[in-house]
Amino acid sequence: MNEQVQRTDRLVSVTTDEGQPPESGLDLTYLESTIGYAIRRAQMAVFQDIYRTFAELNVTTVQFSVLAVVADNPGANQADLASALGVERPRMVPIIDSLEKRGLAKRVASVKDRRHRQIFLTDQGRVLLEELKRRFAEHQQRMLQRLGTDHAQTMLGQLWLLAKPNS
Amino acid sequence: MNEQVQRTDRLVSVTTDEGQPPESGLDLTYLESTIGYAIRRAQMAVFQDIYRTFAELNVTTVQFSVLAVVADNPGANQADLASALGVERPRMVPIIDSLEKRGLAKRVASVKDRRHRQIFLTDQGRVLLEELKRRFAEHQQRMLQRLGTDHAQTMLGQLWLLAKPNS
DNA sequence: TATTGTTATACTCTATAACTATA
DNA sequence: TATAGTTATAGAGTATAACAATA
Repeated sequence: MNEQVQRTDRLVSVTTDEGQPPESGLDLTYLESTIGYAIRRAQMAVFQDIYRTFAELNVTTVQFSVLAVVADNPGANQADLASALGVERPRMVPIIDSLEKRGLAKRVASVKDRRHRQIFLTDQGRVLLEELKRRFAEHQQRMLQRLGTDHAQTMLGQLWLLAKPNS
Repeated sequence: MNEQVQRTDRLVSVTTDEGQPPESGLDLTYLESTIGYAIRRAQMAVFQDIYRTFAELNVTTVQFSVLAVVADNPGANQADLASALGVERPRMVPIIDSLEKRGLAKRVASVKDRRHRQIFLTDQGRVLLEELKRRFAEHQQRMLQRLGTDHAQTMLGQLWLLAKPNS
């Protein structure tokens, strides 16, 4: 069942053995050779680590992202945040709602353009963000260790090449 | 608003400029330096390309994965497929249902263990899979071109290092 | 007692359309 | 007319629990 068979339909040739596919009784050689399956499994693993990292603080990845971006861009509006984070505008509403309800962020009606609601962190939000960033840095270190610190930098560049090919 | 400011809180130092983050009026330097955000944006881009690739054939990524794995593992049961693909067992039910309804795959009650339903491709399923694989190969070529063909192989290994650190 | 397939449930996410208030 | 925030809705995906059949 696990015998090595010469495959001719792999999308790339795999010659190194750094990086193992998931354990399973099934022959997954085809899927394992695809960027799409590999990146999905990698994201699942990375996000699982983040969720464990933030579990006690009851913060999701997207909530963390909003806090971090607003900290560097105080007064950003919801549409800009949505496009920055790659979520649809309607989804920002419950996300900001939850942060506001917890006293971590606040909406302020813009005086320059009264259609805009500007988002700011509260003092409490800033305090929590510092703790989240501290923990996130530990998470990131774990990810870099998986990659080997010398390869980590190129990995980030390659991910952005996939995400943003025309630039 | 877009002036370059020296940041001290980046999780990794970014010295190269291969690979651009998404356009936005906001300062995203912190998020852009995280593996988590980069891998999420990369997966979004990769899957978007796959969906465009399969659009006319009305096939989702998970349906394609099931067809591909069953082709190499005829008679696999739903639990094995679920764990191989990283989805929960209950989700396999509607996935297999849809493939069965389209006449692409079929469930066969196992005689060795009557709890198992073994999954097989139909002739029609095999024919469609060949077309899907042909199109998928083109998609993968586009992804490899984004990476530069020399880096593509290491990328795959690195993704598996993230996905499966202990192996 | 444990496992497979299944059903059920609830919650999150995604994708759209449309409404309101503003511009 | 166009845009920001919002509401509504429908469809996927995710996560659990539980049940029937079987081991």
